[in-house]
Amino acid sequence: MKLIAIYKCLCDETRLRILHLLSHQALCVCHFQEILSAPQVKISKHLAYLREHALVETKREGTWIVYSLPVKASAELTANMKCLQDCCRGNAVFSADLRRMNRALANCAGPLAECCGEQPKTARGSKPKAARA
Amino acid sequence: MKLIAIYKCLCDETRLRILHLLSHQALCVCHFQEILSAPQVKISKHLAYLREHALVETKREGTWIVYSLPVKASAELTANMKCLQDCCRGNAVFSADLRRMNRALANCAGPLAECCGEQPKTARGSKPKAARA
DNA sequence: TCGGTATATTCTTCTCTACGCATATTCCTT
DNA sequence: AAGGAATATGCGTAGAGAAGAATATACCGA
Repeated sequence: MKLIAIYKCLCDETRLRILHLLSHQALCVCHFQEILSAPQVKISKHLAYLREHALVETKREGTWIVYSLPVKASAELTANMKCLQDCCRGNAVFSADLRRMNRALANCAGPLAECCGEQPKTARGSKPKAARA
Repeated sequence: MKLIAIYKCLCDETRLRILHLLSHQALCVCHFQEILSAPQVKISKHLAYLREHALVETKREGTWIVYSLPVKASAELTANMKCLQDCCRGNAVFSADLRRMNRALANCAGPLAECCGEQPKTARGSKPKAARA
């Protein structure tokens, strides 16, 4: 039952926040660590859980690994991500996450690092210098 | 975080099917047992879990206890129940549950027992003989 | 008051999950 | 080739959750 896998992934706060972020923007692991202020192991393990349940896809970009929702997401996942966004609108925790995300992406595009060379759907800094295959 | 409680309740198959049924119709415990073909303990424990997480309300009707979604459901719960209904439409398991529910309610209104004296939103048998306070 | 029906709770066992520490892997740069 | 950065994995522990058996509780009717 696909639905149960989806709900299992959504029922932990860390994963819920990760999925909420991913419903807005593909991100790499270091961003999750920064946005959620969580240790690397914790983030990595929850991302593994999401991978095992096929709720996310990965793309290697040099040293970084960019996580995103599946390109061909099931109808159930799409519906639930939409529902999640609706539920999160106006919520303090999730709004703060989005703010931190935008800040992180802005910094990321700066002189220090540029991992998530995707085209973000939200505000973005400048100078996406390089995008290795 | 209210959302997490909701997802925790949804991430088990038994509870998922119970909540899906409740999104259509208030039901008493014996109906869940019959529709899901599950032993009494199992149903009762999962209902207790739903109660503890405030996803359901109960009303005593004589010997029976009728379960329903909260009258004043949170926006999150309402949204997720809507989403669940959308996701379940056309699914074999959930559709069969609904069919069994209607059959159970029809029998229930018959000469044998009449526990769920609510006004069902779906098809219904006849003769809702009594509704004790 | 007693028996019966509907439902809940307790206890035990087992599995799954979360977390942190330490370590491994992969890739890049020099 | 070597070091460093980003990310993943293995191990151990502790707690949550699921299931069934047995038992308890609450209500009803006679």
